Amino acid sequence: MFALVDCNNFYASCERLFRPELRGKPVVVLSNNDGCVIARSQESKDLGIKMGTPWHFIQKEMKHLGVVQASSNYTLYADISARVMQNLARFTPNIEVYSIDESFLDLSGFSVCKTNLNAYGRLIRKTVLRNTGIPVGVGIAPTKTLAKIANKLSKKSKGVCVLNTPEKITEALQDFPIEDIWGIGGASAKKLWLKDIKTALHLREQPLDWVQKTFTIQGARMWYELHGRSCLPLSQVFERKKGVCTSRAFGKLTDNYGELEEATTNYASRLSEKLRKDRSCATLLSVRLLTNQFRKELPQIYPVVLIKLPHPTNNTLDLVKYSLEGLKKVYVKGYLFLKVELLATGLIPESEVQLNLFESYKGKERNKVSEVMDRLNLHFGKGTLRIATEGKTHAWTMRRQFLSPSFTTKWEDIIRVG
DNA sequence: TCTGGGGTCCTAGGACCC
DNA sequence: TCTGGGGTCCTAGGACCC
Repeated sequence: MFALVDCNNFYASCERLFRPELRGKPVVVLSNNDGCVIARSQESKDLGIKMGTPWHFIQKEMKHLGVVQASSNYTLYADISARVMQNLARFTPNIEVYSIDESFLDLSGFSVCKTNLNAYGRLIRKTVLRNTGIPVGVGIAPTKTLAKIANKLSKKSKGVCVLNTPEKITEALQDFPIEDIWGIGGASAKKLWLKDIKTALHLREQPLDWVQKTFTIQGARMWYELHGRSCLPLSQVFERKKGVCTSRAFGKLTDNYGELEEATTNYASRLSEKLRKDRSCATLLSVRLLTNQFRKELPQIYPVVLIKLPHPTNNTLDLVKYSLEGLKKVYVKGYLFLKVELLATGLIPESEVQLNLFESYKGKERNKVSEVMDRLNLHFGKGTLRIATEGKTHAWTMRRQFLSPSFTTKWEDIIRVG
């Protein structure tokens, strides 16, 4: 048996955590640059606010209705997430942290006592809520796909839903919309609707070879999982990422090369920090510039260059240098750019970097510089020590007009009591 | 004025190898 | 008449996830 535990309206719940005055009020969390709605409290959902709506389309009207807006504060969410996951890990030795707000728990061995699963689910909910203040939903079923479905259904049944018999599973699938199944996106849903297949049960009744032919091996796995045969194991081992990406829209469009250089330096620094955190080194780096695709009246261009790094690296000085070289190659005059995207691939473990006997590489010294930067920035705050080409004006930084305090990760933002 | 930022897996097709 | 049979690696693109 698997349990899927997921946090309700996670980002919105985090925003409310230390601001009790927001309880019961509609809250929305916005994407970078305060662009789109990416999380909604229940009250906001009830107002009909859709996921992904550009905020400026509806902002006026929503403010009128008393909706509270928040810029996304990932530092806060990541810290609260870690607390939730720590609590979940107390319930089983085998847990897969699937995303920032959900985890799969392996409950095999618990399945013998059927009546207990419901109680166990309730205990998980109660514990996480008491220890972190975050409400969660629990879905329990014999496969991950079914646990996902149970989790969705749990929102309508006091936060816990257990599907542990064939009858209960069939009943749940009967009314479950095809497009809500884990692994069915827009394109697949369309194909199924055209064949008049609208529920999970109806999909499960289709012949396996048709499902496999239409939706490849992933569709076949889904089919088995819907039948209660587990094909997607819990993955607990740490797996090195295949790519690390830093890509962020600027606060405004720009054709100023100096500003692009500053932004690129900043993004390359962030990229190398991420690589060091994962103890990975990159062998390939791609640099891309992008114009604003929504401004149809402006000329569009998305030039990219792939750089083979002469030596696997994760240090800031190297990556800034090669990123700026890449920028020079892709930059063209006459366009307004919205975004620069840096993608590091061909990742290998830091510990397996081979030294080249014939190459005079100043890796060690440069790595030391990065280590010192990390230490200082951890101690004195982000950006304390940075590369000079990052500049001081930061005209390109994103808009975050409604940013909440980092209540749990920044000394000056910690709440005072009494 | 304003439209996110990260990832994963799978397939097809081309180039190349023996 | 008749033109092998197995591989690998790489890239691009599609679809999906949160």
